[in-house]
Amino acid sequence: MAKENKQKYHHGDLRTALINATIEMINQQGVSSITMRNLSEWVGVSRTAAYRHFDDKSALLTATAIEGFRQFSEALRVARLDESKDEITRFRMMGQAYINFAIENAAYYRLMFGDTVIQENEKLRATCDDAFRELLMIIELLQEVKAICCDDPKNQAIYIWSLMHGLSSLVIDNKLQADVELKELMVFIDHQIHKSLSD
Amino acid sequence: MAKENKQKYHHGDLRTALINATIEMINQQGVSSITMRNLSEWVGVSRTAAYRHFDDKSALLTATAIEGFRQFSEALRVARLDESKDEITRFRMMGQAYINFAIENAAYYRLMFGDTVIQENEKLRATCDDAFRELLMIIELLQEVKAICCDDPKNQAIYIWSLMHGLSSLVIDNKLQADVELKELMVFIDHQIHKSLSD
DNA sequence: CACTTAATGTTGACACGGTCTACTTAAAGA
DNA sequence: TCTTTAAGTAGACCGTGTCAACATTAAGTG
Repeated sequence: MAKENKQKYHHGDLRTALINATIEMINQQGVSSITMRNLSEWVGVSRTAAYRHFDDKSALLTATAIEGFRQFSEALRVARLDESKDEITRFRMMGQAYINFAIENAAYYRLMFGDTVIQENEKLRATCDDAFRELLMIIELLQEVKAICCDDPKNQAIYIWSLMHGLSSLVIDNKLQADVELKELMVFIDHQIHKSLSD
Repeated sequence: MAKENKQKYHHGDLRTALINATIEMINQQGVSSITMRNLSEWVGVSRTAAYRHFDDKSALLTATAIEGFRQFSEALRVARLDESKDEITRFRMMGQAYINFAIENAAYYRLMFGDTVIQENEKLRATCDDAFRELLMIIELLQEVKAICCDDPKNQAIYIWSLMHGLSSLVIDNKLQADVELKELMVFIDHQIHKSLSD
C-alpha cells in the first residue's frame, strides 16, 4: 500500500531519488548536463522541490559525491575481503577495482574528486577517508604477512593512492597518448609497485 | 605610438588579453567565477567582443589550458636543462617543479587536466604531449647515464606522471588527511621512485 | 477525531550568463 | 578615395539557479 507509482503530491523519498537521478544523469551525460530543472523533471517533481532537501545545487552534488565514495569504498572492500584469494592477489584486485570504478563511472569519479563539490563538507571528508582507509588496511595486512616492507603504512597508502588516482584521472580525462595499451601499462605499474614496496 | 592605454575602439590584441585575464581570474577565484561578461569588463571591452576570437566560452577555456601546458612544459624544461646539476638531481627538481606548479596554480592546473576544456582539440593534445615528453626525456637521459633501469621509458614516464598527477590532484583538491606533511611525504615518494626505477 | 503545525511540493518572478543577430567603427588593400 | 573586411558594440532571447509566497498533506496533540 505504501508505494504507488501514481503521482502523489508527496514523493516519498525525494532526497534519494534526486541523488540517484544525479548519478544516472552524470554518468550518461556528464556533470554539465545536470540542471536542477532537468533533474526535477526526470524525477517527476517541480523545479524547486529539490530545495526542500538541499540548500542549493552544490549541496546536492556534494551529497551525490558522498554516495559515490560509499559505493567506491564498497567496491574496494569487496576486493579486500575476498577470502578465496591470498593477500597480494587481493591487493592487485583492489587496484583493478579502483581503475574499473573510475573508468565505468568517469564523470561520477570526477565529481567525487573534483572541486565542484563543497570541499569543507564533513561527511564528504569522512567517506573519502573511509575509501583511503581501505587502501591503508590492505597495506597493513600486507605488512603483517611480510609481503611488503615495513615503512610507514600511511605513506605507502598515499603513494598507492596517488598512483591509482593519477592513472585513473589521466585515462578518463584522455591525457595519455592514443597508442597506450592500458592492460600492458597496468602490468608494468603493478611491477613497479611491487619493486617499490618490497624490502 | 603603437600602444596607447587610452581606450581605442580596437583593442590591439584582445585574444591574448582575454587569455591572460582568464588565467589571472581563474587563479584568484576559480573556474566558476569566470563569465564572458566579467572577463570582458575586466579587459575593458563589450560583453560579446570575445566571440570575434573564440567560438564560445569553452574554446576560450581550451585556449587558456593550452597556454597552461606551455607554461607547465617550460617550468619542467627549466629544471630538466639545469646543467649545474647532475641528472638525478634534475629529475628530482622536475618533480618539485611539477608539484609547485600545481599548487601555485591550482585552478589553472585543474582546468588543464579537467574536462571543462574541449578534449578533442589538437593543439591541446599537442601541448599536453609536449609536457609529457619532458618527463620522457629526463627518463631517457637517466637511462643513458645508467641511473635507472632499462625498462620501456614510455611506461616509466607514464608511471611517474601518474604519480605526480595523482599526488598533485589529491593535494590541491584537499583529499589528503589534514595531518599529512607534504614535505616528508615527498621524501618518501622520492624514495619509492628510486626503488622502483633502479635495477 | 478535529485542529494545529511542520514538512514537502508548486508556481511566479528575478537576475545572471551564454550567445545569436544586426549594426558600427576603423584598419587594410586596391 | 573607395571598398572590403576584421574587430567591437548593443539588443534580445533563452536557459538556469534560486527566492518568496502559496498549496497540500503528513504528523502530532488535545
